[in-house]
Parts: sequence; structure tokens; C-alpha cells
Amino acid sequence: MLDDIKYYRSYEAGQPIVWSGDRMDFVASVVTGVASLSQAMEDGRTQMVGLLLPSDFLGRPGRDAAPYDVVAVSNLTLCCFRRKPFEKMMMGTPHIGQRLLEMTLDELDAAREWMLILGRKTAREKIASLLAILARRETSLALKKTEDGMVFELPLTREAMADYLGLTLETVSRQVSALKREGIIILEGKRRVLIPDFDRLQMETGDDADGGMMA
Amino acid sequence: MLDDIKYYRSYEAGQPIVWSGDRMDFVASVVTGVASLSQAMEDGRTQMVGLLLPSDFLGRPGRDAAPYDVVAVSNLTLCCFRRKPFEKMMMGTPHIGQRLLEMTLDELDAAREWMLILGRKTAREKIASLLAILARRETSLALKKTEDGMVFELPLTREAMADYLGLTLETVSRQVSALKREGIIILEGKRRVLIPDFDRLQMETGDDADGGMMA
DNA sequence: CGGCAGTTTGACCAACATCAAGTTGGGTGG
DNA sequence: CCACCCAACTTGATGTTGGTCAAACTGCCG
Repeated sequence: MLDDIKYYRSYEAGQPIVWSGDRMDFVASVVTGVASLSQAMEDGRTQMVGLLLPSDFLGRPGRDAAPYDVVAVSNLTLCCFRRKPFEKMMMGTPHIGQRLLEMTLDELDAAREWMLILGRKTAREKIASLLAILARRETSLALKKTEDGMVFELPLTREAMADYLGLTLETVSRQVSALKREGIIILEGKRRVLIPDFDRLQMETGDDADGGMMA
Repeated sequence: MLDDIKYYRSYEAGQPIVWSGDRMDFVASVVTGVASLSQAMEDGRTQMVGLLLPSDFLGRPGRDAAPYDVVAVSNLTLCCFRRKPFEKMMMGTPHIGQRLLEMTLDELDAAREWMLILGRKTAREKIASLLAILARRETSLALKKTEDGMVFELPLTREAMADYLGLTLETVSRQVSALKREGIIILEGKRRVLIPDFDRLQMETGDDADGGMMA
């Protein structure tokens, strides 16, 4: 069983987990916290290309070197398996591979939604989209969803949000302020976000003309 | 065997294959030609999120509805399998699922490279990156690679390139003209591209400081 | 010889980046 | 306990890239 070979690792916010090109001899699943995958260009420009929340999978069976920088965005606990035993187990248990395929296909879908955001949305729509994605993700887990709206802890700094969205942190700050000024979001401190009317936020994402009746 | 249930379908350049939300009861693999996956926003903005070249896979086992618009960019031949028999076969043949997982992981990597392009590269770097990607893909297949450089048939219109890169077709046209003016690419007609010095093109992608020695 | 899709080019403009000060607030050491 | 410090954030002034709108060009097909 998988349980026999698993172990846990913890990281503090900001700590690197692996650098692009490093040998990576484990795969893992996020237990708590948030991690990011990023690509960097020589001149320092970086783009986040993956955001791992609890239950997400990290690593690629059958590949030695990490293709991205992986960083703990918040305090983070991973549940790890050494790669070789994990791969061996995958051989014997097709069910695991099938589950992994499903998860990978979901990630691909998310990446493609993200591409639309990066390629075609305005700064304001990008911010709204990110907040909507985070709110939705957290909903399915521990989010407080009262009749007054949703509340969640924003796990990203302005810089990380900029990195996610292909913006600068100044633009992120301005657009967040604008959404706040208009009452579409309410900030309690810098990190706690309250969304009084999710449909109103959804409208700002540009994803649909009406208030969010679709899939 | 897979061969028992496969059949072929052909499409002309520009023809739709499925629309987002349509029921899709087959999966397929591209034999010849090019297809695109695109996401559209209500106001008409669209972003290409997948570009399928020969040997690429189309469709998601275990899902009924297509999540994207699929269009034949050039004349196209697909090798199709009805989805249900294909899924049944996957159950019995873990090898197929493993292959599919590998392909999906590769697609995810490609999507992430694409995200860096969309989020952080300049228009000129975007164009250079796209040309480099196409040239590389075609190299591994049928590309003529002479000592004078590489030649290939550009399978995309300016509009499709713009769609791929998150630009307008005017910007694409200008940047292609600029690369042509500077001798980094040579156009024979509108569609045939000659790359006299691939490393020079590679430098314009922003991906590495030197002439392209890395992975 | 049109006609039309695909493309090129130009003039102008808006969105976002860049550069530059400030501000906030939580943590630390005196 | 308070003063300071520093990272994270906000805000403003200005600059640049790429978008928008408009017009003309190309080449293929009927």
C-alpha cells in the first residue's frame, strides 16, 4: 500500500522546495498550505505556471529532473513518496495511474483556462478571475460561505499574484484597490478577503455576460 | 486491438470539428494537418489553448462534452475511435493509459511553456518563440534542414498566430515584418518560412542569453 | 476583370509598465 | 513597553508597448 512508503516534509513560507533542473527523487501531494511552480527567464522575468493547493500532486513519475522552480508560498506540508517505489507501485496498480491521469487532465484544463486569462483578459479581469478561482477552490474545502458572502484567506502576496497573472505588483495593487473601492471585495487586513456577492465578482472576470449561471 | 475500431475523418481548412459544450463521442489522433483548441469569451475575444500537430491526441476519455472549440486550421485527417470502446480498451490495457498519461504530461509541459510566453514575453519574443516551436516540431518530422538553415510551411494565418500568442493580427504582421527586415527569417510567399540561422532566432525568443545550448 | 480573404502599413491612443516616494503593520531588540 | 525596522503594500507621475481604427495592397479564384 502507498501508506507504507510515505513520509512528511514541512516548509516555511518562502522556502524553495526544488530548483528547475534539480534532481527530484520524490513525488508528493500537498497536505496543507500552498506551493507554486514557476518558470524564470535569464533577465529575471518570471511566470507562475502552477499553483498547488491541498490535495494537488507534485512531481512527474518517470522524470528525473524538475522542470520548474517549486516554492512554498505559505507554510506547507507535503506528503512524499520516494519516486522509484511509487513508480513500481504504479505498475502494479493501474488504478493509481488512472487517478493520476485524471488529475493531470484536470490540471491541463486549469492551465488552459489560465492561458485565456494571460492572453486575453484585462488587468481588472485577471484579478477578478484569480479571486474567483481561489474562492471557488477554497469553497469546496473549508471556506465559510455565509449568506453575507464568502470569506477566505488570500494565500498569495501581491508579487505572487502578479507572477500568476503576468502583471506587475503595482498593477495588482491598483486593481485590488479598485475592486475594494467599488465594494466588490472587502479586505479585513491585507490578507482576509470577503466577497459579499460572488456573482458580482464573477461578472468582473469577463467569463460570462450574465451573473454566472454556467458551468 | 485498437486497429479494429478505428476510422478516419477529414476536414478542410477552417472547418469546425466540435464546438465547446457539444457532445463528443470519439477520441482521435491527428494523422495529417493541424487543428486548434480555442476558448472564446462572450465579447468575441478568443485564445488558442492547444495546437494539435500530427501524432497529437484529441479528446478526453471519461468526459462527455468538449470543453473547447476545435477547428481544423489546415486540411486535416483524424484517426478516430468511438469513445466507449476506447475507454473499455483502456481498462483492459494499462499500457494505453500509461502512454496517454505520458502524452498528457507532455501537453501540460507545453502549456506551461506557453504560459510563460503569454504572460511575460514581448510581442517580438512571442513571434520568435512560436516560429522556433513550429520549426522544432517540424524538424523532428519532415523538415528540410539544410546547411543553409531550416525551411517549413507555416500552418497558421496571421490571425491564428495572434490567437495563439495573445496579440492582434496587426501586431503579428508588424513583428513578422521586422524579423524579415532583419534577416532573421526569410519568407518565400506568405507561408513558406526559411530560417537561415536557428540560433539567431532562438536568441530572439528571450529563452536564453547564449545562442541556444540548453535543454 | 472583379472580388475577397489574407495581409501590410500608418496614425493615434489606452492600458499597463516603470520609476519613485510614501505608508502600513507586525516583529524584534534595547 | 516602546522605538525602530523591514517587508509588503499603496499611490503618483511619466513612458512604452501593443491595441484600435482606417486605408491600401497582394494574389488567388471565379
